[in-house]
Amino acid sequence: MRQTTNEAGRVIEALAALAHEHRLALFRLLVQTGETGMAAGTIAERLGIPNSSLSFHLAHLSRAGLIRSERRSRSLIYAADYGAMTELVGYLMENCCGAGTVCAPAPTCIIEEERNVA
Amino acid sequence: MRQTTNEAGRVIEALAALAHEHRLALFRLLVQTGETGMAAGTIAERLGIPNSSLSFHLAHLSRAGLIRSERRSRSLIYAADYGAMTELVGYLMENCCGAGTVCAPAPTCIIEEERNVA
DNA sequence: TCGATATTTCCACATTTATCGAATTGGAGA
DNA sequence: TCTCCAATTCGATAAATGTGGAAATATCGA
Repeated sequence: MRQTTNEAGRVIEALAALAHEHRLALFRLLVQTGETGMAAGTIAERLGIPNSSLSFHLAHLSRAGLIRSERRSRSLIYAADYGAMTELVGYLMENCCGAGTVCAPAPTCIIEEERNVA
Repeated sequence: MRQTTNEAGRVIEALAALAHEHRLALFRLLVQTGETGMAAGTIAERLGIPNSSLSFHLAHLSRAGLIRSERRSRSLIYAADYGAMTELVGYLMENCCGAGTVCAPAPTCIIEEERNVA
């Protein structure tokens, strides 16, 4: 059962969001940072881009569903959404090789917490 | 040992190439078609877009290294480059979850021919 | 060589996207 | 409430991207 909102459309949003120098670096930084996440200010410092520019890119990735944010006091902490990343990859590889079947399993990124909980 | 040409740059090219309605549909069509590939004219018909537009998008995906073409008589046959797709996915998921290690293997799309040969 | 077919290139135009300083919003502590 | 601080929104400008008809290029069969 598919979502009402066009899946291809959501995938395109995600790809477009990632197809940019700063946003790709930003997303990978968050992917590698893990669940702890990172404050917007810290990210701006790390990537060396002005706050207003970073904010634009954070909003872009958020809109695409690739990252989530949570307020911690005066800071906004951003973290990668691993589920969205997995979905994206799965969509690209769906039914590949012309066999009518998935010839390689869509990869998942299982974080420590989830491993322990499950 | 990394390539001389910036890996992030190549990944951005690939993502930008995929981040478009027609090109994503086109790439998936080729991914699902397999090694046999498909002629440009057939693709244009399938996707219902003008030849000149399709040609533009084919060139875009080619430049990004996501598809390859081969001339067969008067037709140009296009096919997905599964290796490029695998690389792209691997880059996105590299060192995810903050553990400093790959927490899920980068998926590969192994085609029939290669399976038999190897 | 001539015509038919397959595809690409050219071109002009419209649309979208990125940049970043300045102004603004929202939360925290005195 | 006043002031600081973190982050976002605004706004004007510059740059990149998508579109598709018309013209050009390449291959084949007669």
